[in-house]
Amino acid sequence: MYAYNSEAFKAELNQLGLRLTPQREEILRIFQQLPKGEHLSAEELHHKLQDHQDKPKISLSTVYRSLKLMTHLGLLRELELAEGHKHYEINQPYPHHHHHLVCVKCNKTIEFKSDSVLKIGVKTTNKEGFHLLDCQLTIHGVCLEAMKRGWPSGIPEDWLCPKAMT
Amino acid sequence: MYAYNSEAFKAELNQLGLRLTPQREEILRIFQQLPKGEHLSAEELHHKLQDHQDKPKISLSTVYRSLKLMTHLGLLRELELAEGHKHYEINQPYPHHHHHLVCVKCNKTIEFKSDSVLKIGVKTTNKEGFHLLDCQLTIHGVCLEAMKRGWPSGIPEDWLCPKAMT
DNA sequence: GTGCCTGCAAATGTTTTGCATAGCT
DNA sequence: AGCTATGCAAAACATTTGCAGGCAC
Repeated sequence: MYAYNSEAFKAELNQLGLRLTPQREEILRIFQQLPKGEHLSAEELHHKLQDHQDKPKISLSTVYRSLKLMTHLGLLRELELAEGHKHYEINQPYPHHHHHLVCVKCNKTIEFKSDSVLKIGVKTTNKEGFHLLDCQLTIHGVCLEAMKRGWPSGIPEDWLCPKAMT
Repeated sequence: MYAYNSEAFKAELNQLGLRLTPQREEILRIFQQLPKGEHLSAEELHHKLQDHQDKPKISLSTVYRSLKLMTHLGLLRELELAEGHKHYEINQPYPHHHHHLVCVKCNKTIEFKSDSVLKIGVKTTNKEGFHLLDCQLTIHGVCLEAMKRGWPSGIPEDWLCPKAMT
């Protein structure tokens, strides 16, 4: 869990016998420039990469391969929120490290910080002899607005029974 | 986040205008009888449901629909570990509530408990006005054995570069 | 020059959906 | 009867993979 730049990324890749390609460098750049709180799906990242005329076009396969690699290096974190597909964001070190609260009905997502969670993560990985890559608390719930909007419980808005389709 | 039984499940369903069917009841039973620490994918659950000759056969669609419903009720929790597909387990109340530490290289999974994480979950949902359904801390890392087994870093064992295929 | 990396297209695997039938209440 | 739930098969969707050519080291 470090803040990465191109050189550090290259060094780490080379140490493994892997290479820093323009594609990998560009993907890192996109994530570094992403506004705080945003995260991208593979598809969204791929689309963002097509915008730059002067930059190399990057195929969806490479996007997937790079996301997997960078996640396993601890450079990115893979988020499993409520959108139906994975999202990725750069893995920020303390004190920017954060967690997510997600409404299962409307998918509203709120970020929050917690030093204690990170401490628990470090303590647990040390105890078990793991090398820590990422540590994320995900809370699922129903937000106030979604509850007010009609259902007495946690039934999702896209739930397919007739009552939901009126 | 309660311990559920059939009656409580039926009551909650009826309150929403939904029904307790034999299929839903059977799925709940499977999860209740699942050994501590085990969790099932949709496919695995479906397979387990075919074992009982006297019980109704349950289609895969129904399995998916039920898992979605029960997760949104807070009865099950959806786990996103490293296996490539979602797993489900019954949502245990305090003090059985637990979290997961996962090795991204070999998929080894260790459960651990933490009262403080649950407290943070409750505090955060209260503050934001959410109704809490589930609260899970997932830590990703590389375990000692996986590190010893050869790679100097977090590259996954199924990583597809030639070096990994020797 | 070696062998990792990419792009393409096809394949894979999971999850969702439309529709007709069955079954609670 | 009215409405929800199921089963089936097809569809949709995200992600992975084999292979030939390209390129970082």
